[in-house]
Amino acid sequence: MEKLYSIQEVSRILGVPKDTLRYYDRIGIVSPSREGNRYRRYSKKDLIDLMNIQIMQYADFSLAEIKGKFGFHRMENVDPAYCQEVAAFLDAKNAETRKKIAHLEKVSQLLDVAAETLRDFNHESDQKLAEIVREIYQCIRKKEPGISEEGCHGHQG
Amino acid sequence: MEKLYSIQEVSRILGVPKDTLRYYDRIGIVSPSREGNRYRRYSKKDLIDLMNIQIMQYADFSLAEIKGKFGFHRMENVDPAYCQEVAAFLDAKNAETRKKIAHLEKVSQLLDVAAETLRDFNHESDQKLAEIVREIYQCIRKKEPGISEEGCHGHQG
DNA sequence: CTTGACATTGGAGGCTACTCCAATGTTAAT
DNA sequence: ATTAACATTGGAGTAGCCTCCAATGTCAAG
Repeated sequence: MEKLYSIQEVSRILGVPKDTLRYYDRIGIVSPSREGNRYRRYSKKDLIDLMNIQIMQYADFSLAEIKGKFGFHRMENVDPAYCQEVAAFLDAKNAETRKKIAHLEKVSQLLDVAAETLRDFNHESDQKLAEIVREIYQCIRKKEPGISEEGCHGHQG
Repeated sequence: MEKLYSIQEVSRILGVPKDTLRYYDRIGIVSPSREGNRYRRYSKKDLIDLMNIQIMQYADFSLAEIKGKFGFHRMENVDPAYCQEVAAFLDAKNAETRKKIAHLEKVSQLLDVAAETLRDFNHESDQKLAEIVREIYQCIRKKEPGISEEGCHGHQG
């Protein structure tokens, strides 16, 4: 536990605003020790925790998930049951991620065709656009039958 | 402009909560006519606007973008210059979307390897994980050199 | 004429992850 | 002792998109 870092140092090293670090402390996500019971002193372990948080945020975990699911500190406890649990959790996240990707692929397709249609209008791209829109619209509400036949492609934007 | 729909009907038909429809009216995104100057009466055109909004939300447009960029109503004005402008806007959105997809692909990869490593620890997957994490970490901050060599893979979660 | 189901409004609250502020305390240097 | 540069705190504000509420108005049926 050699060197301890001030909040300012941590902020500069990791590129995380000081206010954010204080916020993390407040909500109990990374709570460094205190010196003279006032100033925060971050250990290397705290830094590593913070880096892990950055990674997990990149991976779309919420702070609640980060706080709730992971005991960074006692990961030396490589309890196999816990590992399985976390692995399952990651799998679920991954499934979610794959869904998002599929969603965005459709969006990209839509934007593509919409731009094409706007740029040079013709029956072909108009048709294609209408089809994509219809498909997406169905996908939007797998419930409530409703009007569906009327409109569905006011496809101008 | 035959049949007009009550807010309740629209809500049921499109699966949009009544409060949300009132909210859209408030912020001027879809403002139906009024009967006796009180009750909202939605026309078919309003419904089509609302469906377009659903599509655009699916495509990750904010309400501000929806409100700002698109004159659904007067799209009969197929002003070529405006079409070009909108097409360019859609292209930009698409570029953004592609970036998000690339991001999520990396996330998926990360989750995959992390789960694998947790499930059955070995040097190979551990190595792979460390590598991915490092790559992502660099990608997170293209600024601030900092600590980078220490840790970077507390790769347990 | 009352009841019930609908409608209206303005305004407050909720969620997430910060971000900013003012008032105040501490440390190190001059 | 004063000053600058740091630190602390609680609390308020932000953005986006709703969501809920209470007080009140309207309409059709019995």
